[in-house]
Amino acid sequence: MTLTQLKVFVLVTRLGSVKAAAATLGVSEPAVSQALAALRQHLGDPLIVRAGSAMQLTPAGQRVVGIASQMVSLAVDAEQAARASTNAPELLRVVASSSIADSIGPTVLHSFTTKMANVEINLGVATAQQMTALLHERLADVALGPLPLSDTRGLAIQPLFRWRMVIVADATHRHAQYPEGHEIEIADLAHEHWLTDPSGRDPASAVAKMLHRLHVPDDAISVFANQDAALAAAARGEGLVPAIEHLLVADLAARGLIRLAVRGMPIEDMWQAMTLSADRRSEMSARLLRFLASPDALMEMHRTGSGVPANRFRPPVYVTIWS
Amino acid sequence: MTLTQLKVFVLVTRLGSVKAAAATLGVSEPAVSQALAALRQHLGDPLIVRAGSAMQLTPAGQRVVGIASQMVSLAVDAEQAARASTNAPELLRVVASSSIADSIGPTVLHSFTTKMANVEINLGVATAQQMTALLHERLADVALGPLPLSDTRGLAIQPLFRWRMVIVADATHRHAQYPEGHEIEIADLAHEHWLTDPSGRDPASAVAKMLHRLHVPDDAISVFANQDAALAAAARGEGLVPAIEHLLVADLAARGLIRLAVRGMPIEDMWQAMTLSADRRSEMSARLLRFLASPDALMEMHRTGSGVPANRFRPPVYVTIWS
DNA sequence: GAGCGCCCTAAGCAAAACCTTAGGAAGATA
DNA sequence: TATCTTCCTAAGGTTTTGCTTAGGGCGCTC
Repeated sequence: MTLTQLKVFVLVTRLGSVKAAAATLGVSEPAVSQALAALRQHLGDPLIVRAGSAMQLTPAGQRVVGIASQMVSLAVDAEQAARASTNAPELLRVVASSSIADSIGPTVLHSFTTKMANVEINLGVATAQQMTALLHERLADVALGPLPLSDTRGLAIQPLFRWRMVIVADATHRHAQYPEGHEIEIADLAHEHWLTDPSGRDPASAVAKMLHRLHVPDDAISVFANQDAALAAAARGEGLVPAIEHLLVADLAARGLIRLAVRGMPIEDMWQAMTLSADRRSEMSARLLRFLASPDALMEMHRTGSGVPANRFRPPVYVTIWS
Repeated sequence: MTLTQLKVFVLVTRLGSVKAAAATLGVSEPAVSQALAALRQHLGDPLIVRAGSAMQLTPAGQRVVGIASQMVSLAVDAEQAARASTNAPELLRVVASSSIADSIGPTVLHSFTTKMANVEINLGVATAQQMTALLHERLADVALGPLPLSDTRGLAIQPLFRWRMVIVADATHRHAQYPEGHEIEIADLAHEHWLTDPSGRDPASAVAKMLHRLHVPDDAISVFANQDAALAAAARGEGLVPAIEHLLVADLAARGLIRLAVRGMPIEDMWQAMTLSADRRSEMSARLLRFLASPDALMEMHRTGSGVPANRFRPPVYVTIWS
């Protein structure tokens, strides 16, 4: 029985699937399956089994998962306690949607570290569902992204940043040929090919919701590493980009791109900042949330958009929580 | 950071020495030292350092040890929870002094498993100091042995068995030559060579206390695997055995041995049964304690002595008895 | 019933954990 | 100062973790 195995079990339980846990941990799915198998053998019980499309805890699993969760949480406490006692910088583990991690995340977090002595911030990428699991299991301290679809009980949520979604196409696209003042019906774009950043696959994101409303099939959606890459593909005429206005560089036209005039666009949406509920989060997490709501931070987030090197601080993928 | 490392750290802290922790865990001393070194490096703090003859927790160590202790305890809980939910036999980990593990321990514990459905008992050997540490860290459920010298706060202690210590020598020993009715002064035996079982090295044991009172130097004491082996050595004329009357076979004379008539002997002493305090021990531990106080068990413990094969069930380290 | 998504096992590998014996360093003790 | 105890590091071994890719089984959906 190792802490890794317990962490895996807890994540599988909370996310409801081996696959999702593997994605969250940034490892292959057999890696998770094997860790689970080892724990199952050690404890002599399947712990969690497939029941139709979902997974269900066995009686033993129900008892063990609570204990395992505490152990994972205590492991984090131990590391934080050691850091705190040695004047090492406090570690704040932030996860964000791909869009945020590519844009305002790095700058605003860096700004926080300079204003706040002795903090080290660790930024990772996650979907909204993963964010709730990571927060609950104390594997992340703060999450930045869309409002999760899943249960948010036990979490404290505060608005972070209001942004607007626009549709971008290359200037030669047939939907870009309407006369000035003409408004496109969004439904007319249902059969186009779409290009998004990874956030576009997060069901909680506004982009995914819109594509879902249009019944765009999966094979009509291409996912790129970030919005900039999607725009580059659009410039090659590969499709439409549901873009985050804030992430657009100023010189769209110079790249041969144009915003489509769609009725009801831009769509407004709000990114949220999330932590565990106020009584269970660390003081530093609370401070970061206060900072994110401050005028300074707001100004910084708005200022960022114009031509920041998109992924200068972008982490490779995931940051390990311990070891 | 592994659970093994945390367990090692907790034991070193409680026992106050690397050496003692190694002995308790049944591994070499560098094994403990290395586990500690790994944890130290991982947490970036020495955690516990030598301060004169004792070891002292650093500030970080103080914070971490409590968390680590909880984690070790939760790991035990997880295993027990899994067992309980799968109708597997509940595991009761008993540690006992070498003398008890050699004599009444196996039989009386086996008797408990037959009367109590679905229990598995695991019997190990430990010194009194180790017993308190093992109980506190939830690494053992019940301890049987002498009253510990160390702090017993937090423990529930009940008398187990009253026994008597006698001195045995071979019939040709010079102290065996006195006329009938003559009583030897114990002080006259101070310069003899002594033969004991491992319990005789436990400072809390009555045997060790007596040898200490006599100022017997260490090199005048030979330790044998069990009392039977010590008696065999005595029969070869190698020295005196401070024997537990209960463990003596009936046919002492046939083996060429004799009890010395020493003033003030036999010395009476009491073995104790110990658990965590009543509110923190498991129900099964409490049941074992009740059983040990029952007339049935008392009778069994008294009956055992006469000629039981001393070390038939004696574990090298640990033995499991199935119900 | 065919396809598909999800979970599992198998096999192979690198890294870490964990154990040992041998020997050095630092403090306590005499 | 000399010795002893205790802790640590070094070196070398085996076992366990933990990861990968490849492929099989099983239930759901169409």
